[in-house]
Amino acid sequence: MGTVVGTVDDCREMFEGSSQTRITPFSSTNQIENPVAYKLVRVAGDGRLVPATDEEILEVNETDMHIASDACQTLQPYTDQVKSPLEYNEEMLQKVEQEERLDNVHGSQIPSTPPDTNIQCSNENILFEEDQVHHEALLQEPVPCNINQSNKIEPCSNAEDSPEETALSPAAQKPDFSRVRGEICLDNLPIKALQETFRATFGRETTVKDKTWLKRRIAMGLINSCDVPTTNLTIKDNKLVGKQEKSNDLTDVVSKDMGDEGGATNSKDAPSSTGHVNGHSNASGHGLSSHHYCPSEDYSSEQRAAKRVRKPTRRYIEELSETDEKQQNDKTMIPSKDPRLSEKSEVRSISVSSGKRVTVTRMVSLAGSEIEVPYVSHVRRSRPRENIMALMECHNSCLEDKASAGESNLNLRLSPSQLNSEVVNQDPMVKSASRPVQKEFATSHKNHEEHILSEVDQDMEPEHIDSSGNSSDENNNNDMPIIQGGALRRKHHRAWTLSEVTKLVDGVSKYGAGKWSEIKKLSFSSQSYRTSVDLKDKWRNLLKASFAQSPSNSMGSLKKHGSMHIPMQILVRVRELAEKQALVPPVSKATGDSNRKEKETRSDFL
DNA sequence: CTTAGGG
DNA sequence: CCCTAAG
Repeated sequence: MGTVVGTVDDCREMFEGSSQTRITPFSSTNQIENPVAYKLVRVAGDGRLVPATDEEILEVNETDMHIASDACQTLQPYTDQVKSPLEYNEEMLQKVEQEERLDNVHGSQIPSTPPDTNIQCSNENILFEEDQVHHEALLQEPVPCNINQSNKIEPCSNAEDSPEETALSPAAQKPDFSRVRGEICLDNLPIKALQETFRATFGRETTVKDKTWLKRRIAMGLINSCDVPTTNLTIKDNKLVGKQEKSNDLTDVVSKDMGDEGGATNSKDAPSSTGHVNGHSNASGHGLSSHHYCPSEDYSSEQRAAKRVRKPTRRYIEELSETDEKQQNDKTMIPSKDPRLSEKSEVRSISVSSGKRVTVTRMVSLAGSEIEVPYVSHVRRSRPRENIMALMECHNSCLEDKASAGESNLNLRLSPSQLNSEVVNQDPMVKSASRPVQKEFATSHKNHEEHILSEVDQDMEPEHIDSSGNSSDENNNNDMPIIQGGALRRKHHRAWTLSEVTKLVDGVSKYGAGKWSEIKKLSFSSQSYRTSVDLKDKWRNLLKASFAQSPSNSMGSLKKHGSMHIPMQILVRVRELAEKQALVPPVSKATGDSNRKEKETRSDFL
């Protein structure tokens, strides 16, 4: 491609034995627009230079030259991490010196980054696509995750224009891409991960569990610190393959987006992040924050906005849709088109990116220009009927989900895979499959919605996707939050297992019927689903069953119904308890004698 | 928020 | 299971 210029020589010394990939500036006369490009060169163990592949080459605009140096800079930390070849560093530093501020950033940031982050990093598959350029290098050398982390974070925060990013990203021309990924990363990160990130970023621990807050902080911190060059490399040998694949996917997506509009991508990003935010803070934020934007979001939006019409954030879109549904006319914010949004917009593209995350976008004309926005379906997923309620329901369910998720999370470890939307996305599908009942809305729509929704939930719901959950009982605390993708869907029906019933009965016997919350706490702590109401309902049913059965006695237990056969023993027990309960509660009120009397009577009767 | 009941 | 009224 061009003449290799640069510090390659230095490099070779640096990396003992192992070959290293470096970025070296070279002038490419060929380039029309981009006079300068960086070429990756791998240094073989013997010191030979091996030309980088096409993929490895990055082109940079003149204006972005300085960025290039950033890239170099980026390397520095990297090398440092690896072998800490001082010589090399010096070289790099000299080059970089010009980039004073950047330098500073690195200095501060790297040290602060705790090694622990590795774990986190490893979990994240999505983050690193950008690094594909460096894969070679990465593969060869196991690098501490610090870099990764910075990487991961960075994209999120600086999303917008940071030049370095552009330079670094595999496809220089697709700056948005990296940004997108960044967004995703943050969004997907579990709270724990976010906390880690926070720690890495600020050098201090945080106990805050609010995702939104964490994300904001992190984003802000990154921005403030200037944009740390993301360039770094990714590190996981194991994941390289996966990464690449993902990156490819992403690339595709990006290219798609790019094709549509340069700006489109941007808008897309911002909204998505927003959406996530919504999801998290749903309870409080959703309705309220009509005009509220996330700082990071704002930031990015603003910057991008400069050139193109600012795209509506997802939140905004949601609002619009709400409005639409309500049929309200007032478009306080943007006069453009509420109603049209839903009607006219067409699903532009459905892209499957890393993980299995599905992104659906649609074109919306706003302020005269078309923009691509995440497609948010207004269609109610389940129960099409309840029009008015739909909205409400949605919110409620979100809340519920959130709550449950939280609960379950406490019980469980964070699953490493959580981050993968894959898991989440599959979840809904699995469920729907297992649950014939809801196939009614079989339209393609449904799927999309599900995916989208699931995305929202996924953050909080690392849970396992246990199949129907009924197979295992109590012991395996598998509490699968019923949440699943469909925000509004009613709780997935969960058959009561024998063990559950038993526990319930025990609980009732111990704490008395009516102490559902107690029972739930003590006997069903592991099962986050089963709410006190559920317990109550179940008990009610048991009661009914027990009495229904008693008359015919022997026959009763044999229910032909699909419902599980409740062992007679249990039913009997239930009955007994029921009687007892009926009497006992009054105890306070009635005299012991009377109670006892009643009880006896009943038993006799029975 | 927890219960109790009806749907 | 969901929803809602009550305490």
